[in-house]
Amino acid sequence: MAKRKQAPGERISEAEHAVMEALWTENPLSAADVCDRVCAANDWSIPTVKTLLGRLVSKGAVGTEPEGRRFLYHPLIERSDYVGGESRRLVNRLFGGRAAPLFAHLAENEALTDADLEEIEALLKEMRK
Amino acid sequence: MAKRKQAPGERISEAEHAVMEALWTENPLSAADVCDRVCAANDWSIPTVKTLLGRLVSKGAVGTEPEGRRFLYHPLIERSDYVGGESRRLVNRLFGGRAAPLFAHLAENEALTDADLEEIEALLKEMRK
DNA sequence: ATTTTCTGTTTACAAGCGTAGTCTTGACAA
DNA sequence: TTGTCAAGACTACGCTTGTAAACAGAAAAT
Repeated sequence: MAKRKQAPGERISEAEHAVMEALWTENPLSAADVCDRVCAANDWSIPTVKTLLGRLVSKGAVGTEPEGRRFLYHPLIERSDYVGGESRRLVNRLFGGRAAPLFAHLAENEALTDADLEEIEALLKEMRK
Repeated sequence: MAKRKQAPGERISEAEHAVMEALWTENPLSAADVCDRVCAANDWSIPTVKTLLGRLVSKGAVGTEPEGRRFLYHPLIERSDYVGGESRRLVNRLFGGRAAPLFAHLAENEALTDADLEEIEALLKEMRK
């Protein structure tokens, strides 16, 4: 039984994702801690963060452990799984599952910096071995 | 004044996107025509397609021209604009705007076929000139 | 021991989305 | 000419999302 990459129907919304990022960067965090890192940037108030955390918990994306009177939250899914899933979704939906057209697109629209190009080239070289 | 890439706040939802794909593949099409190409795959009924078309029209993403008693629909935004926008959104949200990490991710997860690799390599070579 | 202060839970609510039924009108066939 | 049918317009409705307030319980402070 391979480990579950992401709960089946439970998608993570964009706002929830912002919270996940905070937890991926550093965890465990209390609700207030999370707010400290995301509220300003997103113009949210604490209740909003609490709601998002609650939803993430019920979706099984974050777990809690009691610490004194409060809860500490920590991610239950890997960032790489989430990111991978979202990337693949996009590639599937927009490019029929092929990654090359996506790359071509980014290239055409100058969405690739020189650094990107070099990095990708290096990666390619590496994979080729 | 560059031509407007996509209406400001008017995002195209996933279901709407399926309709757009049909119209990008072939246009103009009547609502029934669209249904012919997308209803089966998505398990939709004609009313659903009509609703989606209506929403797309009000969002300014598709235009209509009367043909006899019916309307023919055709896209008003370019597929490449949409695709580019969505791609960039993802890259921004998940990879801080850098495309290389996305590429690395796809590579790691074997989401890249050999054909993809070759194609990308070719593109790279081309861009380098 | 009582009040204050956190923190989590519950409830709220408008907008967007997926999905679809009903209404209306005009063309076409009989 | 009138009934039928097809097409668009309008309406509906439950679910998710973004955003947040109200409530409850417990710990801390006084």
